[in-house]
This record gives sequence, C-alpha cells and structure tokens, in this order.
Amino acid sequence: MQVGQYTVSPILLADTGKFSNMAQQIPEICQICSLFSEPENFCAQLSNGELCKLNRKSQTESVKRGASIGNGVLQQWPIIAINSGVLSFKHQLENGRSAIAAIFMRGDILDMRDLSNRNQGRFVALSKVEICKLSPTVFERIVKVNEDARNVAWSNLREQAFRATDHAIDLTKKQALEKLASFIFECDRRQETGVVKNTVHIPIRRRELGEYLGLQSETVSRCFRQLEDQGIIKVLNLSTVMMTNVAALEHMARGGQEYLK
Amino acid sequence: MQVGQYTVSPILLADTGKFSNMAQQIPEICQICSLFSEPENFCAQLSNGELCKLNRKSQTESVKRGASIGNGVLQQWPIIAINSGVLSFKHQLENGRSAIAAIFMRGDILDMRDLSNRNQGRFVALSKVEICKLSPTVFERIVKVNEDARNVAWSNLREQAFRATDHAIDLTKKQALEKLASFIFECDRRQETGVVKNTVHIPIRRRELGEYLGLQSETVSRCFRQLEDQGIIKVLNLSTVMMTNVAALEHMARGGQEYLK
DNA sequence: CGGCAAGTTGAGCCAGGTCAACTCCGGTGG
DNA sequence: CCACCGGAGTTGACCTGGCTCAACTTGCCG
Repeated sequence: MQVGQYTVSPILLADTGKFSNMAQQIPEICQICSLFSEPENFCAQLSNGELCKLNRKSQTESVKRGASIGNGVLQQWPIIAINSGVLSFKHQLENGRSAIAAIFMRGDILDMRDLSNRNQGRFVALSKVEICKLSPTVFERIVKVNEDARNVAWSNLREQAFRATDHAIDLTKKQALEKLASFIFECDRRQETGVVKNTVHIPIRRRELGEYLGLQSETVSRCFRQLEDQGIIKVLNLSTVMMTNVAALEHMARGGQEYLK
Repeated sequence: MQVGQYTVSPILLADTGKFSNMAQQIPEICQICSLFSEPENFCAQLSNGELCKLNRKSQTESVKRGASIGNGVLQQWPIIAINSGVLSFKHQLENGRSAIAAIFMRGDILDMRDLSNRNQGRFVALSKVEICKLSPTVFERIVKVNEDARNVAWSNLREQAFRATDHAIDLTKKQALEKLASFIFECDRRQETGVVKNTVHIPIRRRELGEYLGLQSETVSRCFRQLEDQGIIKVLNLSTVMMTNVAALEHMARGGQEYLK
C-alpha cells in the first residue's frame, strides 16, 4: 500500500506533548482502536486536531454476531470504518437462499453514500464487530486537505474492488476444492501477522463460508476433509487449519488440477 | 452519482473564448471523447488548463477486439480511462478454463497502481476499445485540487466495487437463468440512453458472456432460448434482445422461482 | 459464393446440491 | 459435577442442473 510517508506517528506527537492542549488530546477510545494504532490505517494518518474533530463527530458501536447494521443507521452514517471483527455484505434471495457477496475486516472503510439506489442487501456481523461510524462531513473535509489520509482511503477502496474481483474469479470457474484453497489463502493474507507460521485462522462458520463461496455447508465440510485426506492441510479445530503442503494448496487455489486426483 | 454541481461546463468556457489563449484551447481529441463530453465523467470536471495539461501528458490508444493491454503498458500507465467499448479483466486458469472477473465501459477509470503484487490477469478488449492512458502525476495533482474531479473519480471507483459485489451475488447462489436475467438488466443499466425502450444491447459474445457468468457458452445459449420460450424476452439478433415481460425478468433476476418451472 | 468462426441443439454424465440421520461441542441448570 | 439440550458440523445416499463432447446451423467477411 502506497501511502506517502507518515513522517511522525501521531502517537509520538502526543508523547512529546507538543500539541497537547485539552482539545488536542488523543481520544482515549482511539488509542485502542486498530484504525489508529496500525500505521497503514486511516486514522493513523490524521493530525491530532483532525483525529479529535473526527472523534467528536463520530460514534463507535459494537455489533454482535448475527446482528446487522440497520438501514436507518446507514442512512445517517453512510461511512463506517471497521476496528475489529468480520462484517459481511449479505444478500437474501427470494426463497431462502442467501449469498455473502463480500467480507470486510479491520481497516476497511465502507462508503455507502448513494447505496440507496442499489439493490438490497444487509451488512451482517459474522463475529463481534467493532465499528466506528464516521461523520461524512468531517471525513470529506479531512480527505480534502490531508493527502496521506486521502491516499489510504483511496487505496483501501481500490483494495476492496480488487478483492471483489478476485472473489469473482473464485466463483466463476473454480470448483469446490479450488475455491476453498483460494479462501484459505485469502484468510492468510488478511489475518493479523504474528500468528504461528502456516497456521490460518478461519474467521467464519461453515455455513457462512458456503454462502461466501457459493457452496453448501455440507460441501465445505467435505472439502476440508478431502484436503486433509490429501495431506495438504490439517484441521486443528473448526476455526484453525495448518497448511502442511503450501505448494500444493497454492497450485490448487490457482486452478491447477494435478492434485485433484 | 453525487458530483457536486458542475457550475459551467468547460466547453462553454471555450465558446465564450474567455480563457482561450493557445495553451488553453480544448484539445481536439478530447472534444469527441465521452470522458469529456458526458457531464458526469471525469474530464468534464476539469478546467481548461487542467484538461490541457492532462491531455499533453497522456496518450490515447485504440485496442482492437481480442487484444489485451500489455503488462509493460500497465507498468508505465497504471491509470487508464475508457472512452468507449467493453474492456474485460480476464483470468486464465491453469487448464484452459478462463474467467472474466469484471467488465469495464466508457467512463470507468482503472487505477492499477500496485496491481503488481496481485495475482495475474489481463485486460482484454471484448470489442474495439478506445482508452486514454492518463499521466499518474497529473491525475494525482488534479485529484488533489479539484473537488468535483475527485468526487467523480471516487464515485466511479465505488461504483466499480459495488458492481463487483453485485456480480459476486449473481455468481454465488443464482442458477443459470437467473444469472442471465440479471446480466440483461446490468446491460440495460449501463448502456447508453436513448435506445429503444426495453431493447437491450448485449455488448459481448456468448462465449465471453459465459466466462463472465460462470457458465458454458452452450448453457448461455440454452438460457436465451428458454427465456424466449417463456415469452420473457425476444432475441432480435445475437447482440440485441427485447424485454417483453420486464416484471418476470426482474423477478427472475432477483432469484424468484415462480418463473423457472 | 465459399470458408470459417460463432452459435445452437442433442445425449449422456458427474460435481455438487438436497435431504436425512448422526455426531460433536459448548452452555445451562439441577 | 453431570445430564441435558440445541445448534453447528459431518457423513451418507440419492438426484439434478449444468458441463462435456460432438454434430449441426447460422452469420459474417473477403
């Protein structure tokens, strides 16, 4: 991610006390938020003043697993940043089938201004999700003057578009095993660093994984087993797998068929 | 699309001659380009000076059907705007299968900076495509100072992300007929206005339509026939259909099954 | 008018969906 | 602490939508 350079991290400024009058103190709530504490995220690009202003006009909220962000909320708060957890964009078809079109994680900024004229779909939490509802006015003002912040926002949006495109590829021509392999890599890429090497955390349930990959939960289950039987992964528990043959998994994710047998 | 207001269209400024020294003349090539002539597109937001500057540092190119935009080009020109035609993002799987993950049309701005670390895929023209390779430097500068231009670019990128998401829904849980119905509406939404009512131009071939929808061209063919047999559309020729029962088609596109029979 | 690519139609087959039974696991209350 | 419960996951048997392959037709361009 190409974000200009971040000269001095805001937290350092705070520590030096240079700008620390009351109004400029870093809000407590921001200090423990990944949007601020991870240097590649949006809030980390802000000056103390900007951060305070944004914080004053914004609201955090905790969405529990299974709950969705109401339409009223989206109307009033069309810009939402994710601090932690997994948020999905879920679409309900007419006969009970449902599809998860995209998943969002910490650092992502959702901009739903003029989402209204789009076809319906809801944002459903797949785990406990901490969000920050950003004030559109302040957001817009910041993006106007703060180049680093603008670049991060732009970059994140492009990232979302790329991910959606990659996902479309998985859905278009890959078969079940390949989709799953591809998903495991997606998890690996997006998960927090610092976990055990080759161990991947699967942040969502089988059912939702199916809805995301266009498969039935039974099929997902069978595929996990098949990958395990082929010695490519080891399923440690429902939400953790270990890649035991990365090359094979990678090849499979790309649609290679030597390993399909 | 929420683009601020466009006060006075640049072309009017030119006509009044107010700013018409040599350097500020609207480039001839821009006058016939949809990016400039359609008021909701990027170049229409620019001042004469900006347009000239951008034009001087950019290059137009015509890509013929089937050809793709080379990697070298993308490296040097990571930002490409589409004047006309249909451009696809195509991914080749290992055994000859190929998938079209997204399609782009006039007005779309592709920003491939840092595409390099993404998995491979090519931009292939599905019809004759006129593109304008924008200078990243000038583009960046314009986006910095021109709010309307920035909003258009941002809005377009969001649009791309939304479309990709909608497409993912089509691919995830819909069956062949539903996918095709959905695609017909997508064409309708995106096509130039002013064509005959309920007549939709299908801008791509059966084969590519299949690659886009995750179907075989044979299946696409069968689905067209089936829709026609059910009296929902009339296939006028390979690239034109007429919607004879819009409600049914719409319902089907949403995944409703009354009409599947 | 001939040639070739694109599209269509048909027959058979298989990956993955469907349905139903079963297991596993975490939480709860006696 | 254990018995119970309910939801999530797994496994098996069967079925079907769409893929495959092959033959045929249509449409386009020189």
